[in-house]
Amino acid sequence: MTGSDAQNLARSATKVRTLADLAKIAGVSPGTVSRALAGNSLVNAKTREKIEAIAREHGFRPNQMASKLRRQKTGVIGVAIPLGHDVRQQISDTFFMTLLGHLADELTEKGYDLMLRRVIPAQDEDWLDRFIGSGMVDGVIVIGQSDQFERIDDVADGYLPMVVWGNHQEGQRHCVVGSDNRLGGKLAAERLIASGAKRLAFLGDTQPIEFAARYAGAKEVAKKLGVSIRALPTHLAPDRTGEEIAAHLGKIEGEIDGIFAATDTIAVTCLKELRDRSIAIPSQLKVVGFDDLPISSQTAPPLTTVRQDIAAGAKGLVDLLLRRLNGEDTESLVLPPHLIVRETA
Amino acid sequence: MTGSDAQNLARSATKVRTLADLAKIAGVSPGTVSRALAGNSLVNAKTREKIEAIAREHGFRPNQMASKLRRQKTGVIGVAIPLGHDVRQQISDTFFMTLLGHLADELTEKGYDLMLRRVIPAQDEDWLDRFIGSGMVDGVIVIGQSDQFERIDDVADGYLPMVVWGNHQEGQRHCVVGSDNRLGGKLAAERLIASGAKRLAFLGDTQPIEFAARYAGAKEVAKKLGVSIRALPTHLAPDRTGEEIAAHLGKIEGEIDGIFAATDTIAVTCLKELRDRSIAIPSQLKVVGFDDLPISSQTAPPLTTVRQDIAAGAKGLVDLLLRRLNGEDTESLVLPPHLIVRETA
DNA sequence: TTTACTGTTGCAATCGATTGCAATCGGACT
DNA sequence: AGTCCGATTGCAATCGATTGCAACAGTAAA
Repeated sequence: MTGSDAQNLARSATKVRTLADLAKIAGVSPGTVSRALAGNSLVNAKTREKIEAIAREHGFRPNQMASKLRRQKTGVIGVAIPLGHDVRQQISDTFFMTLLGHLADELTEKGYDLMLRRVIPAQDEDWLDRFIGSGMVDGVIVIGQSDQFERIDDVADGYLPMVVWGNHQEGQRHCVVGSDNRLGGKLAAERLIASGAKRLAFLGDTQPIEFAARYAGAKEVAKKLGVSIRALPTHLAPDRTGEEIAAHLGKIEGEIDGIFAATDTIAVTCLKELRDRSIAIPSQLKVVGFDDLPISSQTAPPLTTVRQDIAAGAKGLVDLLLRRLNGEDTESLVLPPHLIVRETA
Repeated sequence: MTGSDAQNLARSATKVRTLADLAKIAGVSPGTVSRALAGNSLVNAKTREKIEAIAREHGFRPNQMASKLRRQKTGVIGVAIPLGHDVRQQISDTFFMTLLGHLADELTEKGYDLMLRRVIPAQDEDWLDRFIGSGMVDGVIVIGQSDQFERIDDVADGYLPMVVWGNHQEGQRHCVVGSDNRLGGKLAAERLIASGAKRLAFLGDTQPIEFAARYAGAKEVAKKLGVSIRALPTHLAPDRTGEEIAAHLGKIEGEIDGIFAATDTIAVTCLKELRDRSIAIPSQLKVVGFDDLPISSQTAPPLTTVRQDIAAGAKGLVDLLLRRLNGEDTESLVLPPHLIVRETA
């Protein structure tokens, strides 16, 4: 590889770091180099080729920071994950992480980079303003409203390019993409009741508004159909969930015959606890989850659950954000959840 | 809230966007404002307070891009996830996503931001150089070597601040943090054999070097103990894994009595397929996984597996990277995996 | 030969914060 | 009163790419 060696030598000999360096070698002005590399301007084809060749040879890449400063845009979208209720929640929450993966795909495809920031609002009042005002991002996607609904709503008034994954409330001011949690809750309760359950329980934290909406939907159906329902507070921190569920089950065993879990993660843990207690599913107790994670089809027995379309959600978030970056004031997007019937209810 | 209103009015009336704007209001020079806000310089206490007050009142934040340009550092660490073998692999790979979560925590704690980029090397030869040369990041963490070992190794020669999650090879040039996959493979095989298995199979793709090392470790033990072992190629794409495993099982049912799955994700799917075929675990067939994901303790039966310490891995990655940012040429870090005995072997 | 025009290129200002160096001021000391 | 010192502050260059405008060359038309 003599050619390659020579090239490497040349590369290290004359270090080309700036447009100006390259311009000197090419015998043109920095401006011309800039235009040539940008490709879109009116540069002579031959000049452009020559400049491109030199750039390639020296492995030159224009400094992004200078470029971004000058052009007043970063090409970066900030993705914030506020950890409000359970600090350790989302670390292992497959749902959020999968959403993040899809977001990364969508943004990459549209030519944006993704800056990830996990924030703990309790320790940092100012997280959203800081993120937005940092000048590092052109727009922001917030994954999960957590307990920050008010703050997000306030910021939304003065900052257009922000889209939030979460629940849609009547009269809210920020643009949100998310499933119809209330409807999902209804679907779950309907299924449980249709399977014969008469004393329901909701397993999960009812503080976050997404979960509150799921519970509310289930309650509405239960009420209409004359069935009881109660909430059993359960956290999402992976090391606590198991014990909490066990405690609940110990206390109320026999008092309920249908469980609506706030997420599949909780449902899966619940299934295991029930298995350990040799409670037959679904004959003795019915279970419905929420999310339809990949694991959910592989539990024993396979989990009946309410599916959220994560890919569509990510696409929606990015799509709306890009439109907002163009100045459009978009409406929220509410996605319909779907009941996936398997064997637990 | 009249005070607040007045403040808002003032805020919108005189828009303070730059140091210079603020300097004019404060009646000092931009340089002084810069120093005052940076906090670390020799600015008169009273001046500083006044400047800080004005900044707070107007919600002023210095432009990061300008700052980064001038200081020649970004405070951003790039995290790249190359998708080499299965493009859709990591989207749902809990392990990588959890690692990412921990990385975000660690980096945040150290005052760095995290820029996430998912790359498909097959479509983008130049991904690593582009990321590094973009001028957007001070350093890079690569999650998974995928099939990019050579490329990463090449880049490592000329670029210090890079750390990679993956497998450590004899004589490699890039700094890596990862589990001792070979040892993990040994532990798994030993356990299977100790449980009575005599005809082993490795379930997974043997191309990625992490998996190859796991398989190699298992093979070594099998050979030493006079036990057979074969590889059953299985992809990680969630929608294909199931079928592939089913096909394998259909073909070789009865010919094997011990399965070492390359990851817990595969093991969980495998468990389900075995359940569907009413194969008794562990009496008829023993299974050992790799990773010890949260789900793994909740399968039926609970999965015996080899644990990787994700949190320690993330800490190691960040720690080594920061030292490299200080110019130190660090050694690789190999973490010992641990066998977690549950009920599948 | 002059005028007009088109296609390229160079010049220089600009984005906004940082920082080395020089200037200034008040006070202390001789 | 004159000199010196330390604490602050201002000045101006700098980071590197972008871009409006002017300048230029070359060609075609008059």
